[in-house]
Amino acid sequence: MYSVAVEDYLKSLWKLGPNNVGTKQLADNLRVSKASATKMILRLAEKELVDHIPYKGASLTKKGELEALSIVRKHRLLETFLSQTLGLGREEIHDEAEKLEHALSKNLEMAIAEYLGNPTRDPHGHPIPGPNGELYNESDLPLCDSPINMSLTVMQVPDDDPSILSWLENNGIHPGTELKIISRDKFDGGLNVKIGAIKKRISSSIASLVKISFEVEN
Amino acid sequence: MYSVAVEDYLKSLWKLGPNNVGTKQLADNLRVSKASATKMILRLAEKELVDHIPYKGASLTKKGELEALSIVRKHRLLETFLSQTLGLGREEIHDEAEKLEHALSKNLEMAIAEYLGNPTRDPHGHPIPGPNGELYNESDLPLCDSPINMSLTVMQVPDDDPSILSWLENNGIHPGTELKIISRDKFDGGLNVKIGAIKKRISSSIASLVKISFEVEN
DNA sequence: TATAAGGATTTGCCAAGGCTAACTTTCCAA
DNA sequence: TTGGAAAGTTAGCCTTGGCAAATCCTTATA
Ligand SMILES: [Mn+2]
Ligand SMILES: [Mn+2]
Ligand SMILES: [Mn+2]
Ligand SMILES: [Mn+2]
Repeated sequence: MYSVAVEDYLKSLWKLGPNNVGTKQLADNLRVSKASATKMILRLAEKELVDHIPYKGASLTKKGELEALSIVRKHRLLETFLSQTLGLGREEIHDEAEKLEHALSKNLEMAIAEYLGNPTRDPHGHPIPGPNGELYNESDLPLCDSPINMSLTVMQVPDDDPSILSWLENNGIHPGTELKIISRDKFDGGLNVKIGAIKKRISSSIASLVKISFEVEN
Repeated sequence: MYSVAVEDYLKSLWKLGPNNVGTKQLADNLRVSKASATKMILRLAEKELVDHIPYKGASLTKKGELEALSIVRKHRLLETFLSQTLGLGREEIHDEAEKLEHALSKNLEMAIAEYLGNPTRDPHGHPIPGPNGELYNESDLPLCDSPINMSLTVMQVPDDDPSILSWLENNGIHPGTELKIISRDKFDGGLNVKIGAIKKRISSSIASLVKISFEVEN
């Protein structure tokens, strides 16, 4: 239906949203010039996928949001499928899904969802929108501002930086990992955590990308 | 590396080749105007993917042929993968692979080939080129001009027409099926065949699309 | 051998998506 | 209150890959 470019813009707008996403922000996210982003925003507004207030920003319309969620669903189902069938690691799947998501028919999407048992999270722990854009599992909290000395379960890790992902993997941090924050460094916000019996230090920049919950969900 | 359009042109040139593929033939195959095909041929010649003799036709260069074979490999591996994992039928997989083939990285291609045990045929029985363009299994013969009263094994069925494929499927004709030609109709070339104990009639147009061998290969 | 049909190319158009350079708007800090 | 930096837009250009219409070449047939 829509082009690869349009789909990627919608996905970025969704990720950066919900409201008044700036042209520069969008351009940077897609590694494109500001001029290109402006022009595309005008085209998206033409198609009623975004509302655009000049010099203020762009916001997805309901139509645009549903379209974005459909791409996100395909992306995350593909990541899950590649991980499940081929055994690809969490750090390998994002870039592949980024391309395949635009070539996945509704039929194949359904077949994959069925095959996987309609999962609600991908291998990074990210929630997978339902076939009509429903989103659950939005209650996970950033590790960086979680309470000390409580038993926490890692729920989400970032998906788009293989080096961060490899570091996390090598340190046994992934969805399902249980840990406890021992102390929080003053000034730099780094965390000292205990995973099982082992103590680790997690920098604040990484801690802000990891999401946890207090109880394991079913 | 190359765009979706370039890859599809190369694949068509390979299918219609090897030599002096006509502009109209190519245009019809890709459902594009003659003018578009001419222009693309010029661009492909520029990139040294084809040799072009004006008013005579276009032929893939070695470079172009390898590129085409790489896409064909991806296409057929994807068909096999979708059939294997998701259980999609022979009539469902072609159109999906047609789009996914352009979004498949070398890495993913290798992972899939590995997962499938490096198959040499796809679910339609079409040979899968090796990672360097090697092609085997080219000795299968069209059913339409096979000898009468010999035990034949179906090796290949067409892949791009779901209705033909469904008819074949419903009549138990697919790679592996054993059959014998009882008689050949005069004039229209239709075949009367026996599959197990059952007699069927196969029109000449379909018989020309099915390939067989005399002995089952390993 | 002449001619017409069909194949091939050329010309001129279009939209999508990129870019740089120049200009405009916004808004913060002095 | 205002000057300038940063954000946003506009203008002008480019490539890719489409199209229709006009024209050119080849070839089979009369
Ligand atoms: Mn993408
Ligand atoms: Mn993910
Ligand atoms: Mn294709
Ligand atoms: Mn096939």
